[in-house]
Parts: sequence; structure tokens; C-alpha cells
Amino acid sequence: MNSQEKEVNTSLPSSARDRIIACAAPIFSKRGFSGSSVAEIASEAEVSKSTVFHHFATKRQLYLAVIESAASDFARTLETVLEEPGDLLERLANFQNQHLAHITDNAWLTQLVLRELQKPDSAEARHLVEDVLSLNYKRLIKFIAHAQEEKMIRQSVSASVAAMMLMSANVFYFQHQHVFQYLPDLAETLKPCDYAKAVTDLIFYGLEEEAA
Amino acid sequence: MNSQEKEVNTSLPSSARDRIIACAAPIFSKRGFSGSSVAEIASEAEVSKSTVFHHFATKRQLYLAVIESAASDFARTLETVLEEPGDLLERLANFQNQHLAHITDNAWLTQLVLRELQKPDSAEARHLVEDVLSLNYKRLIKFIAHAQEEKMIRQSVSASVAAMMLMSANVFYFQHQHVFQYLPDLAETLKPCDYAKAVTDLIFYGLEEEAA
DNA sequence: GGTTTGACCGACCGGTCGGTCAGTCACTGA
DNA sequence: TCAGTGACTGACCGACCGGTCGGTCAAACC
Repeated sequence: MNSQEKEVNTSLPSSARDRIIACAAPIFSKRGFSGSSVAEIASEAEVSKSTVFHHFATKRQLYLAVIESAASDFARTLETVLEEPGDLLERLANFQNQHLAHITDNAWLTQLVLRELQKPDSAEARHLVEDVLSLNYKRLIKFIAHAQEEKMIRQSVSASVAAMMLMSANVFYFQHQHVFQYLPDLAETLKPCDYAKAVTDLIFYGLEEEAA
Repeated sequence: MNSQEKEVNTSLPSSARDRIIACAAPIFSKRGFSGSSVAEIASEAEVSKSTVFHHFATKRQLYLAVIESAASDFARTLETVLEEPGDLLERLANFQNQHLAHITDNAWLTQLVLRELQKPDSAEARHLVEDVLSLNYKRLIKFIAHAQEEKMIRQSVSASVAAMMLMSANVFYFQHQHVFQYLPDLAETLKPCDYAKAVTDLIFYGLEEEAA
């Protein structure tokens, strides 16, 4: 199943180093650091194990290179979504939708980043947060704070908590979508776009029944 | 898993089998399945490695036993929180607060359960969901649906989405609290109780500025 | 031409892994 | 008294781990 079959699925880089990183990403993402072996990565990248250690001093350094690559690939999009036309709710819903789509489209990288972010002692955590998490988080906060200045969002809400809730809803969806089938009322497929819309609506209007 | 249930509440269980499970839990929780070695678990439980394999056929089965033990320990509390007196918001906030406290107080078990829940191919996922996640989830849904019948919560909100958002906010807090220090506006310690309150307020009242 | 350099590889290393096995020990019921 | 049983162990195994080493080869440089 190895030799020339895999060039079809995704265009593998010609450089051996890049190919190693590209092939290591899904393996680390799926099995974690300890569960992945350098031999398997080398085999997948169609190089010898020695070549891996030629380009990366240790397995750990390969892992860090993969993380870094994932982070830089990840942080680019979603820059202008909140600036697009539409009313407040539409723009929030659009952001939420695209954020979720971005997360699920890059499932390997998301998994990798999230797993690293969960490690309490990760030296890369700060770097990852500032480069990945923080960008969209800051965009949301700025957007919400601006809407508060224009009296379109309640003054008493914390912009940071609101931003976190929007993002956490998407992260939760990504991490647990495959068990939704076991939860009542979610047995039918809960499509990402429906979910994003429902979340945005809920967080915008709240639970409370407004006095008609 | 049945016969001798010696409930040693504080220190290590006297039964070797229980001691192995008790010592394996934090190790599996911290390092994951692949990152943990049977030898280390045995050493921690002060038995020989052979004893571990005397009680559990494989490392995997030990892991499953740990998961099962974690789940059964985990699912018991929070039964009556939503039934306590108070208005709608107070009861929700109380639940959210205690749910978060329960998660952080049982950090090892939470980590274990969450990690297993994230594995897409976990055979234990269904069992875990139904025994752990589902319980609080159902309580929340029932509570919200009941409040909707009494016209205290908007009819158009999806009870399941609302319940998921409340729980996801807490899960997110648990998983990422150690990187909050790198996020703006959260640099000061965000205490769990403050967070739970802010989340509940936000999801109850929503973002929208009500027409005064 | 000769030399250097860097990408790359097969063979190999010490160590650790999950797991096995033969056997010791304490206890039990006949 | 003794056979049976289950808890427990040290010694051991093959497989695999991350990592090293000596070397090949082709392009680059003088």
C-alpha cells in the first residue's frame, strides 16, 4: 500500500524535509507523540528513518516543526470576515460559520494544535496561543467592544467571555461531533452550518423570554 | 468489578487490583495510553509488573477498566442541583458553577474521559457518553424545556444547543485554563466561579442590547 | 581533476516495551 | 495431611523504540 499510491491524495512536497513534515502531521495528529513512531513517518514519507534524523535532531524536534508548520498554516484565514457587510447578527453568524468550517476543514492541524494547547507543561503553548488562538479571539473581542460602543451590545457583557464562548462552542463541536449520535435530540445529523447559526442566535438573543 | 468493593475513601485501596487502577488513572490521564508504561504503573502501585498482567489480560484492558472506574465515579453528582430553590437564572448559574467545580475537582478523571471521547474510533465512546456526558446534558435539556413550557425561556431556542453551549464553556475552561494567562483581558486570574457566572449571565440575557 | 559538502541510506545499537512462564507462598476444604 | 487454588513474583522473551555510524553518491566549488 505504500509506494506510488499516495501521490494521488494530496500533492506531496518534493523536498524530503517538507514531505516528512507533511506526512508526520496526520500521524502525530491521530496517534499523538508517544503513539507515533519515526519509522512509520519515514515509511509514509518514502524516506529512510536515517533521513528523518538527518533533517531533525530528535523525534521531539520533528514534532515541534510539525506544530509550527501547522500553526502558520492555520492562522491566516478569517481576517476580514467580521468586516463584511450585514447587520450585527449576520456578521457574527458568518464568522462563527466560517470559523467552524475552517476548523473542520483543517481537522489534522486543529487536532494537533488543540492537543498541544491542552498539555499543561507545553513550552509551545504560549507561542501557539499568541499565533493561533489569539488572532481570532482578538478579532472577536474588538468586534464586540466596538458594537458595545455603538450601544448595540449590552455594556455588562464581558467581551472576552463572549468571545471565548463562541470559540468554545466550535471547539466542542469539532472535538465531539462523532459522539453526537449518542446524544438525544442530536441523533439526526447536526450540520455545522445549522449548529453555528443556532449558537450565534442563542448567544445573541439569550435564553430569556423577552417581555412582549 | 463486582465482588469486593472495599471503599477506602482517602488512601490507596488495600486490594492490589483496585490499587493498580487507582495508580493507573493519573498516569494514563497525564501521559495518555501510549505514553504510559505498565512497569511504571506497577511500580507506582507497589506490585510487580506480572501482577498487573495477572489481574488484567492486556494493557488495553487495564486502560478500559480505568476508564470504566472513572466514569462510574464521575456520573453520580449534580443530580439535584437544578431542583434547588431560586429563580431561573440562579438555578442555572448554580448548576454551571457546580458542574465546573466538579470537573476541576476531578481533573484526572475528566481528562481521561474527555480524551477517550475525542477518539473518533473509540469503542467506549457510546458507553461513556451515555453514562457520563448524557446525564447532565439530559438534566439541562429537561430543565430548559420545562422553562420553555412555562414561557420563561424563548420558544425558538434549541434546548439541546443551549445545553451543549453551557457544557462546552466549562469543558473549554477546563482544557485551556492554563493558557488563559496568554490571552488579553484574561491575564488576571479568571476564577471558576466568576467564569461560570459570566457564562450563565451571557447565555441567559444574550448579547443584544434590549430596547430601553 | 580533486576536494568538499550535504542529502540520503542500510545496518546496527542499547534500551524499553507489552507480555509470558515457571514457580513460590498462603490459604482452603476434604 | 495434602491436593487444589488464586495472588503474586523474578526472570525472561521477541518486537520495537529512538538514535548512531559508516558509508554512497551527486552536485558544488576550487
